Amino acid sequence: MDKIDISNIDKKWQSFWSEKKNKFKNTDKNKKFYCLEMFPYPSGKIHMGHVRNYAIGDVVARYKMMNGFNVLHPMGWDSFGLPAENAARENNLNPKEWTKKNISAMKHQLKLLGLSVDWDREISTCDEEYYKHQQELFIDFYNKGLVVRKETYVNWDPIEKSVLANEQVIDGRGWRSNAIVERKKLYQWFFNISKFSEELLEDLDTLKEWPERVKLMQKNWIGKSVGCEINFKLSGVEKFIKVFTTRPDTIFGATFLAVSVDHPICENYKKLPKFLDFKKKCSQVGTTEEAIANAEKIGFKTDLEVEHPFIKDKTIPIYVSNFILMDYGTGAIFGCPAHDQRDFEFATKYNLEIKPVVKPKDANLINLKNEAYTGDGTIINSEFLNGLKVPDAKEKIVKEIAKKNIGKKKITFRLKDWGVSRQRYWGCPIPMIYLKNGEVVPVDKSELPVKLPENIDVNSKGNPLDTHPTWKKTKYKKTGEEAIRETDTLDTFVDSSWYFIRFCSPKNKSKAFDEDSFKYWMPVDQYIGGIEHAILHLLYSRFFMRAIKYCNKRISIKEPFKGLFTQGMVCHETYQDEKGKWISPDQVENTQIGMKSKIDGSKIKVGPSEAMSKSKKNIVDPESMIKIYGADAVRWFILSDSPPERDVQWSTAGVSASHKFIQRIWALNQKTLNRNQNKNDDEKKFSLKFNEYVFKITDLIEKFQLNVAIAKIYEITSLFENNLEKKISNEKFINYQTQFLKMLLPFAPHLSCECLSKLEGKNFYSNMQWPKGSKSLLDKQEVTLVVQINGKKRALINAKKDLSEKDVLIEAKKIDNIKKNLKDKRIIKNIFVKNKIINFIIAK
RNA sequence: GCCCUCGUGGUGAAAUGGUAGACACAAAGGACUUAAAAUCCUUGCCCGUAUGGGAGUGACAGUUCGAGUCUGUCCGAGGGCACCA
Repeated sequence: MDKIDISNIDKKWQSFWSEKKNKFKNTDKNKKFYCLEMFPYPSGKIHMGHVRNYAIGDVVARYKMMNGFNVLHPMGWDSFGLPAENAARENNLNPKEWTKKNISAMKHQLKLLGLSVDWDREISTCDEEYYKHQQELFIDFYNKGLVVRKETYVNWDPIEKSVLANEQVIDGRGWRSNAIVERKKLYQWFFNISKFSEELLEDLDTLKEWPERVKLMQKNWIGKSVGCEINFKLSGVEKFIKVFTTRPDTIFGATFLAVSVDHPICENYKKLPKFLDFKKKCSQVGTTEEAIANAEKIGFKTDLEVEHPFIKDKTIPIYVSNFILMDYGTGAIFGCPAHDQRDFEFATKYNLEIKPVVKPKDANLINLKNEAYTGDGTIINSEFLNGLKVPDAKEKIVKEIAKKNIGKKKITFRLKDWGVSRQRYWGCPIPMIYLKNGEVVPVDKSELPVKLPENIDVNSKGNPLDTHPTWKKTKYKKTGEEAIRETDTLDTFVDSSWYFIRFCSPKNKSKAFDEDSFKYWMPVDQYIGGIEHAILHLLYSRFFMRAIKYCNKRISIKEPFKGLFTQGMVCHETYQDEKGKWISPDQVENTQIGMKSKIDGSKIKVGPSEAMSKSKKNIVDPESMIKIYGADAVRWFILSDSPPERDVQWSTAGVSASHKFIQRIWALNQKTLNRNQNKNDDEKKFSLKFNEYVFKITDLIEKFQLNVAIAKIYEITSLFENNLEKKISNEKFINYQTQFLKMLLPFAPHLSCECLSKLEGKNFYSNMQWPKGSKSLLDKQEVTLVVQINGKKRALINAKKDLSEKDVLIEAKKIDNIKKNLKDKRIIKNIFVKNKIINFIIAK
């Protein structure tokens, strides 16, 4: 028997599909399906995470094609970003050349997977043709007021004189200079995403095909909180400080006020050395939420006090503190240490009064020695609020505050405007210019794109666009006066916030997208990508869709992604030598006495399985795996071993087993062609079973349970193997096998098509149609009923479907083991569930 | 710190509240072979030759005729936190 020649068959079908452009005969223009996987960053080599992402997407795309849909399945490159600049610095390469080279290498590798991707629609975000339209969109947004300029903080490296990304800050220091990173204020461009806060939150409910946990993460990210603004009057003067709180019910427990270092009242102290010291300390904490939350809470006591609005003659001190953020709420809070953990820690540190105002149901629980009490309860020590429950007290105090005219109910969102300015070279230039009179205006659209200069000095300190000798000098088209270009580039998240729209009309030169193509293809029916994008990328894309709708009356869609699937990561065991150096899997072999180094035979320590990463060297290269085992085996393994939404562990044994299975199908196909049978006595039983599998696999693919679908394919293979000798005519057998191979096709397309063409006696095969099961055959299927006594399994009954309780009882009582167990026992009742169980409840 | 997810054999896992461990990996034993590879078969907690019985899904409670699945508390692992993409 011949073995399958994997590499020839891979090549043969890949070139066949590329000529046919993956269009199958039965597509219906009225049924569209837009299947999209998150496009890759062109790092130069595909990794197993890509293989998994695109293997899942390809199953969906091919399955939909086979069901008659007109499928859009494009691919492109998220090709701006920091790594190109780093590579440029390290290897003295031009970022553009580096990126181009990487794209062509990765495209070659992706093609080896045999994906049903339409390469005619390929786009790359660093192409002028792409970012030109992005600049247009930016200007459209600007003209509609969706772009604003304001000050915000960045991580500043004082030695490199440049802004650092969070990942470039390690333990509070710059990754290259090792300088202590400072928080520095810069003017930056923002997208006014917070304008849509309410909408972005509410519309989550319309996303029925999104995972609940992603929606929950977005909900928390947007962070709507209902609270109250209160003006506290400064002692002695007619000035007020506005605070925001979600716990106005605890106002009688307020013992201090805390404001952000950036609060306007701090202006008073900007010359005071003690305050400047304090401010410097604050600025050395990173800009991430995590860093701020974990930083030790410190405070600066001002000489100011406010009057308590409800307690006569009580004054409250004002502190400046690092745990208050200027861009959330009003940048000021009242501290109620008894009922807020952060306030508690602060008060303990500075010896401030801790006054309980909420009594828990179980009064013994109150213990304010170690932590605040943040739970529910009854209000105490609070005059007119005493005795009320927390929610009722909130309502009452808000009314009182409004009555006194010192504040009002207020809804605040955690979601901040999206800062899109980056002080970097390898990104889309922001199409704005600065005039001499201080005005900032957009570049005239006729002058787009604002191109990146190619001759840059990547090793210069600071932003290469800013230090470039001529690039930023320009003229304002309207007046001809000299002007200076914006030297910041756009966050690369902007590039990926609309690429899915560009795919609808990727070649359109005059505008970002053609409205008719947009209307036909959008929204994306199935979007597939990593869970790590659950918040930002998806939220930004949702914002972009709304912003585009806001600017273009012909667009009515708000949500870009109808269905979302988030896949897990690809993991591998980690290996270390005796010195603790990380060792890559291909330098390790498994011997009878444990893991050994292939190079010097030394002992290797096996660590836990973790997401594949360069730093731990636990990477397996897809291309070499494809070379050894073939594209189908690699795709098959990565889909078979775990549910797609969970992490999967790569194993060489696993992919080699997948390869064996490919051989097994190939062998079965040859046995089928060589068998000789024309009787049909055994066909009925076989067809009943097979028919059941058609329904099961269809359902499992629809539900994304691809690993289970694959388990069923293993079972079907055994079913065919076990029936080779049975009395089923060749014609029938080949007919079933054709249907079977079509169900295999989305998972292992090269193998499936090769087997199909062999069954037909042709060289190629392209008439694809997903098999349709028969509902009436399904009803003839036998079922297994469980016989229980007091909920414990005691026997099984094989029976026709839909047997009545009476008949099942008769059958059950015939079984020896049941007779034995029911002897001399009193049956209290039976529980019967059709086609499932009969449970005898007996007296003990 | 805040938020989210996940805990089932040696391993990856399966199971509309109804047979726990399908399917696969690894292991052990066997068949075929001069031998190996390949392939195929069997086994897999405890008691029992076996029919059978018992324990068992991170821990402890609860709801139910019946809980891996639902509820609560706890323990453990992983992920996200706005300039990585």
